[in-house]
Amino acid sequence: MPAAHQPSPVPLTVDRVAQICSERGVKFTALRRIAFEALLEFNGPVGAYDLIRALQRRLGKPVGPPTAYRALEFLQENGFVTRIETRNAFLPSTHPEDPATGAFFLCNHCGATLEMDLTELEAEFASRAAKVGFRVGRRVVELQGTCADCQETTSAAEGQSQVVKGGRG
Amino acid sequence: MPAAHQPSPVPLTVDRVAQICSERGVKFTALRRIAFEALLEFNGPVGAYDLIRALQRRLGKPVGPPTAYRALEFLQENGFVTRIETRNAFLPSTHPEDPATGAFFLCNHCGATLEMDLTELEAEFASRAAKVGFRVGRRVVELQGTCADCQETTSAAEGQSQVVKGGRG
DNA sequence: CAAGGTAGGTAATGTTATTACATCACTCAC
DNA sequence: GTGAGTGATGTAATAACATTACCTACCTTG
Repeated sequence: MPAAHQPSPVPLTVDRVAQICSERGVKFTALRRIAFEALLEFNGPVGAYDLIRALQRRLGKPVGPPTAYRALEFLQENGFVTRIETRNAFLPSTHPEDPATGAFFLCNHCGATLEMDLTELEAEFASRAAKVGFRVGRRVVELQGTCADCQETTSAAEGQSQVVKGGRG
Repeated sequence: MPAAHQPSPVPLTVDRVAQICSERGVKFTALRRIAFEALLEFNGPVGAYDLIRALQRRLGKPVGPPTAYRALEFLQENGFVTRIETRNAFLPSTHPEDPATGAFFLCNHCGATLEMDLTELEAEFASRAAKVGFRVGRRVVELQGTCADCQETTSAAEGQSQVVKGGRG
């Protein structure tokens, strides 16, 4: 599911990922590198099966789902890729240091993703969590709607309802 | 996928839903009512296929996925049910008036869901959205971690990583 | 080199969601 | 009251997403 992607901060490069892996003592294998490269070439969130097809093209041989999911798992664990829950898709990260800190605007029209920094909201989340004794790990914040470009283009009467018709949107 | 559910505010009743539907001029059909009742009886987020089985029991006949998904779509559109994205599951709502306003703490251990009010964060979201010209519709805020009960019970060394192992968690 | 561990290959299957089309039921104009 | 139109539901098939189980290859390290 390729889609327009409007990168917010600086994108992560393959070299930077290789460097971080080396620093962390984890293995940036050929497959993982190719998977990450493939993700970068899509401009936007990538479905697992789109990635599988991309890997097949690059490797010239069949690639099973577990192979792709394992690469994705590695990339997520290390903060190089973020899963976009409301799209069942994966997006290269911009800040491998603090993987749980991002939030996303997702355009229902063009598929654009726009990341924002959540650090200012952390305190609010933390205080609410503290009130109920909850210990927070992963944070998923995805705001769906209409991006600036699509508001100009369309009559813009859509994208505001809770359910966007078509399912998980 | 039944799971412990820790209700925050007052739960929505079938009668209240019926009343709201009548006010809105939408049809609370037998199927929709039964689906909502079934959702209420699970104590926590319900998978679509669990709902299908529940409907089959109640109706004494086969129920196909589209039937259940259509009922869920109606209930979501009207704010009676919220989809928990990171669980692929559905939860009866507590505030049909403002469906996009909730956020959830989700316990990775016992499956408990704890809703919190997001209104104080709205301003922050809105100001960020305004900066980039984004018009926000549905908001998905799901914070995963460990609830108070499970912190007491377990060694509590888990649930903090970005990827919870097992997939979409 | 053998033992143990990590990564990847493969087949099968499980789970979640949608498409396409048929049928049914209600309502409203006539 | 009848028939056209509309919205709701039934049904079969399939698409899309994800995991399990098991096996093989490789690499490290004693």
